[in-house]
Amino acid sequence: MSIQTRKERERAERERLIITAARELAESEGWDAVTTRRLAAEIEYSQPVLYSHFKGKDAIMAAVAVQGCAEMAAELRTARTAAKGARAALAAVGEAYTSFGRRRPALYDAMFTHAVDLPFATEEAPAPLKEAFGELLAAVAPIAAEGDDTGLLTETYWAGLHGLVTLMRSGRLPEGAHEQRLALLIGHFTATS
Amino acid sequence: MSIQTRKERERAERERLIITAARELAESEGWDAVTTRRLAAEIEYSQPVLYSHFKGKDAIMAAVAVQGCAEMAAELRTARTAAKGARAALAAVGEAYTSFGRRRPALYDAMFTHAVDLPFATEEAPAPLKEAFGELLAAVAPIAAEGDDTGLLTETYWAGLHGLVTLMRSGRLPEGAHEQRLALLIGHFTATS
DNA sequence: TCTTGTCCCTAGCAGTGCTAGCGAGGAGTC
DNA sequence: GACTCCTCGCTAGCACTGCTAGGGACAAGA
Repeated sequence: MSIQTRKERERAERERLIITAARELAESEGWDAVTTRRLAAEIEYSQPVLYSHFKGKDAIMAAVAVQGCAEMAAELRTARTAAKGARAALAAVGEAYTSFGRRRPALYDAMFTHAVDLPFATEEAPAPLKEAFGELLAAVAPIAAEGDDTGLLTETYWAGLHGLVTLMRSGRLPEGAHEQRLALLIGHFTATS
Repeated sequence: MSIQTRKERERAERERLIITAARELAESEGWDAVTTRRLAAEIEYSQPVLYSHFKGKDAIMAAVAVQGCAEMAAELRTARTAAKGARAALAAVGEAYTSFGRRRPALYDAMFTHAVDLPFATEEAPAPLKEAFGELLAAVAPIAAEGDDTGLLTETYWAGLHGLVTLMRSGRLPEGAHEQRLALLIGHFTATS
């Protein structure tokens, strides 16, 4: 019994190790550098071990993405609760969101551009995903107009932020004017339509 | 002299063939199916021939992207000029943009999500890119408020549309409510802040 | 002590993008 | 028309990818 639990504990520990290694490698050298061989070397096990923990590379990325969502949720919450007033909160969350996307591109990609086999807009989405969206929702809800569907409004705001981050990060929008674009987006969302 | 021009003509023809094959393959089976081997077989030449025309696979994708931009520009123009009034034009362009992204996912990805070395926000961007952006600009400019930077406003609107398309296409936003989200986005952009 | 079973590693598969170097055949020269 | 040269596309192969089959060591239980 005790041996069994020790083994399970060690196994869980190793799984955490894999996720951490994948994440650090991705953050320092990009996802292209995260190969199964490299990852295996990093955790000091052979490649097949990875597949005893995860279905494949995508599943590892998904696990990293979930971690990333938890962190983003925390950052969004901090920004939101520190702000005074509904408009300020919306702006702070927008700022925090885009800042996260720029500071942690690898994490952001895993969360919102790459991995796909995570259930997103459904009931059985992982808790951290719902948390992060919940933070956005909590910031958007107060500025919603009468009769607005706050869920849809949040999704739309999210899309705006996501578009800014991805287009900028891929070099399609110049970085310099980011603050102004963000201000425009927020301004139009706090205006009553 | 004549021989030379014939050769150049044939070469240009073959280059067009490559781009077309890449595009059709991508549109029917996705970019993952577009391998250099597959592409070479499609044009009935060997792989190295591809590299005498393009620097690499990315360059082929970039060429497809430029084609896609030209088509999108045309569709946006049609939508914009057919609409009566500034608000209607903005809505029509937004509709046309997202519709394009959903109807031609492979083309859209080449243009706006895949990392390409195309110069985007600079003077020497390929003409079709500037055309497509120009169409957005022409739709946004009439609804800009006093003192707004229409360029930045257009970029922000573009980001909103892009976010909607990508998040929806990757399964992160449910498809069903797309029209409502689009309406929300447009509504907030046509409102004076 | 011997058997059983778990777990991990070595080796390999079928692909990928890309490139070196050869050989055929057309172009230019006498 | 014959000869040289040189262009051009091919075959073959490199270094890499994600992933998997199979054996072999080591620990657990009888």
